[in-house]
Amino acid sequence: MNLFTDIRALVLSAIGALQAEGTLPEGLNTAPVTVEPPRDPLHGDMATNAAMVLAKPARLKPRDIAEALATRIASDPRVSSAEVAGPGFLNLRLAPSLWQALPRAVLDRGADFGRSGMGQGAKVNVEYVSANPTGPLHVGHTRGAVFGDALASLLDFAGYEVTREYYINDGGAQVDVLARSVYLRYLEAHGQAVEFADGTYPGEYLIAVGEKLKERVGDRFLNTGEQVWLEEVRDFATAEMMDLIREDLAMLGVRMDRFFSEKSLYGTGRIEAAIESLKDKGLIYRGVLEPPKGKTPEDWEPREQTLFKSTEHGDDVDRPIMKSDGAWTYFSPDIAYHYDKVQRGYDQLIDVFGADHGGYVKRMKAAVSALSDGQTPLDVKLIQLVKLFKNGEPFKMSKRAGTFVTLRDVVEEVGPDVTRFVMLTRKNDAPLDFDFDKAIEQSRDNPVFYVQYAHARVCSVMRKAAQAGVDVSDAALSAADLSVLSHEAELGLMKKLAEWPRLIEIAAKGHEPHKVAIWLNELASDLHGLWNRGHDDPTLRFLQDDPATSQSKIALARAVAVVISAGLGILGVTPMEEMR
RNA sequence: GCACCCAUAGCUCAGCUGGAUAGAGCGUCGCCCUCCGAAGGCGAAGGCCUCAGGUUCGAAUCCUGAUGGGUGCGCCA
Repeated sequence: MNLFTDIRALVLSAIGALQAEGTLPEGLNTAPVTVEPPRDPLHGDMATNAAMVLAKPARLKPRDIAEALATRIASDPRVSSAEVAGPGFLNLRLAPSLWQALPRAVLDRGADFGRSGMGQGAKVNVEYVSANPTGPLHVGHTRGAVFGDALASLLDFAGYEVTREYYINDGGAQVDVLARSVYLRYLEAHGQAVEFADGTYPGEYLIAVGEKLKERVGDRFLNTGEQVWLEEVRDFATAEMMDLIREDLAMLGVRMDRFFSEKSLYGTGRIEAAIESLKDKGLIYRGVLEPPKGKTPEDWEPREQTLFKSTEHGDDVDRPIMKSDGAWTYFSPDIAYHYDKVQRGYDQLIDVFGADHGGYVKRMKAAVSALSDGQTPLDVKLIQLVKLFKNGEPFKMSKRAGTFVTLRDVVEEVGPDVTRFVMLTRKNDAPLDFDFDKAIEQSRDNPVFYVQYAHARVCSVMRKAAQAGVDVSDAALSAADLSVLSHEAELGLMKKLAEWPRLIEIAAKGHEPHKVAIWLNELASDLHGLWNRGHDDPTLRFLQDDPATSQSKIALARAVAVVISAGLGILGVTPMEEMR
């Protein structure tokens, strides 16, 4: 149930009627016609721009069209008034009974209220986190993980068939570095003094891995060369790191449908197949790139390389896919990975990257465009930095000093719910300030608390009502008389609830889960507002002397709680029933 | 030098993809606890939406350019 689409259908049918009687010409494009809540509530419940967008093609004055539409639309029983305003807006007021039907609709559909069929079951692949398997996840990864996870849930709620996927970079040189670092820790476990040279990972999290390796292989790798141990240590170490990362993700409540190994692309002909596909399209050639202007590297010299003609698909320069020694560049397995995704039949791909990979977007889009013949859209969401604060003071993070903050640190400090919600209250492309103290502060300016508190308040009222002998089951509340909810503050809250299905579609369409968090904060604010009105006006309180009236009032409160709970569910946050 | 992202109240940020008089929280100022939860509530002040052009009925939103900030730029992933 989406009132906005219902009313839009009403507007369109009115347009059709006007066409039938010859007031409006045939063949008008009605796609730009929108029905939305006006910014100013004085303008009514809904406003349509129909007259203004049709004026030009119909060669009529907007206000004339609006007048004609108004007469038609006003005759519908759902509409209590239709007036023309401003340059040609048509402002509609809806019958209170329409709004009063909302709590019942919410109670009957429960957490599924607002679920949309918009996606029509289209298959979407969301790739996120994809951190190198060389260490624990840090705060930057955390934001990407939360974002990707919430986006996936949002798309699911909007009717898409979603796959959550993690790409393991276990094929490149960095896992060799990891292996060498673990080997040093292994030597250390055997009592040897070791030194961590540049290009190794000195992190202490590898000590335990070194010891575990010792338990496993004993002294078999002592006094041997890399050719003996590198492969085995590499496989062992990356498996250990992935276990660690899986644990980190589990702490946050993030689960993946699939982990895709980069290594599985090597030696299996899969990279070759992807490149071959590009070659068939005439997009692979041998050539020499121009040096970048203005910032030519010291050691620049022209080299002939195997290149992908990504400029054919919107990139700025063609990209090398093979090094001069014949090995693949890092780009090639990525092409093969996305080729695999395209071949798995997804209708849409989404990649969630850190903002430092911004320069990588165009070539990835070019690759997907080429591989799918422009059929599979790829949306790349860049996640900006997280700045950490404690007591308002910036929290310095340095990998070299070993003081980088891990996902585990954050979750252990504030909990998964707070971590997730805070990270979703900002647009993905805006930097985020994360203050440890504010995050757990229980006050108005902490949106996590504010939304949770609204939910807990409703639960509290329901407990009280139940103690007084009032039946507050969803079935009983759904049967309550909702026509008594006629106060402007109550109607306002119902109007807010009516936005939920629409908000889901807007947020899903834009791949913007933060809109859910922002909107939940508004909904909570409206509920708290109504609650506070109860201080001055006892008739607005949820608990009334008369059980039947209590049920009516609580039906509205409960509906709000159901939607908050569903919204938090999309964000992966547990609604609290009590916060004392 | 080039590409991408960003610029909205003193501060931190929303702004429903082009709609009407641009919003919220914090901070500031003034009121308010006998009241279902005062870890709060009500109200006020606060704006050249960085700047300059353009597109159109209409621009914070779209296009061009400028300024300021971030990120990246051929055998590192």
